[in-house]
Amino acid sequence: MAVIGATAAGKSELALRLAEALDGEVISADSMQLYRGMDIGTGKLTLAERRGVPHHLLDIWDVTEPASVSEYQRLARAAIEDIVARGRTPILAGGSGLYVRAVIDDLEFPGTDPQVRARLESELERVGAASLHARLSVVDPAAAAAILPGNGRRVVRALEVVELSGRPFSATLPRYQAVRPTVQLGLDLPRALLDQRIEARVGQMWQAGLVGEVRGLAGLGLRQGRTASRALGYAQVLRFIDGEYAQAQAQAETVLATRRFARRQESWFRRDPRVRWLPAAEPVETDVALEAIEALGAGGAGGA
RNA sequence: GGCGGAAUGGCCGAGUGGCUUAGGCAAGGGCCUGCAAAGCCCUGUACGCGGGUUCGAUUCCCGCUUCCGCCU
Repeated sequence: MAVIGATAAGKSELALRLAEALDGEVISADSMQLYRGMDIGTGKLTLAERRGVPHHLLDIWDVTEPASVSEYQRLARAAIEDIVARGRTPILAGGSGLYVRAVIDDLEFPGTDPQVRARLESELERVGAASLHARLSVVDPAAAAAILPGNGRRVVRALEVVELSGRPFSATLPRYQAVRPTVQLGLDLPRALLDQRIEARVGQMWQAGLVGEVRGLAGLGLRQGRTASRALGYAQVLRFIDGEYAQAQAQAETVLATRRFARRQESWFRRDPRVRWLPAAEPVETDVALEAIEALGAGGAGGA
């Protein structure tokens, strides 16, 4: 089963309770909690807070490493195999939509090549997205039609895949086809409440020592990290450290960016018809979640 | 009390006698196959109130209200 939803909605806690009720273990589906040392700002549960429940896929990358869904997919699936083999229940929990789908759905990521990628990226820099998009429409019209001309990043990836594989890039996600039957529980909160929680959370993170954490990570190369340096909160604290932002501004920017992120998360998860949404203004009761799982499991998916 | 300035959509902010009546932020919606806490797209007729001038006023004139300066 999977526990999904926007940031600050209460996923970690529900996953923990389900794990306790079902003799389970948690696999994180959070692209930033994968980074070692990014703790406070990602809302990572401390060891004590995990209450003895094993958590997988936390702290596996250094902040200097770029993230990779493909690698995450491999590791997460391996962790699930392992958990199942030991007779326990895997519980996926996280808010990175693509990562969740990479685990539970039939997604295959065509390869990548650093040279090709670098070349295309420098080209993007020089000629702009529109021009690369025009080229894509020649070599792969279908992909070009599916990718908006302004989206340089996706255009580059499409060109890369075409060049490496000699085949068209499937620029649209496949239909929802689970590799392994999974019950997805979505935490549903009223917007206003979520916004409020996000704001409170950012304040708490600063109080808990986020600035110190970022300073430490900066010493380990956070600024050079392609993915990690852009994480919510971290990017803004770096600017605060550099004197570019006052504290109040850094916090306000973080709150804003996090709210925007939460909306994107909702829009991603909302369109997956398989998600069972649970009202989560109050923490979801464990038995409510278990009932939902049973109903869905018995109904169609055939068990988690 | 006098003089001057301002009043524009949730906020900031340009502008114009009629001809898509900026822009930014926020908000809402959407997209997404190897950086995804990223990247990208779409959506806004608002001109303080009352008169007047005019074929036509957010734009010009008069008064009122409020705000901001300065002066007594």
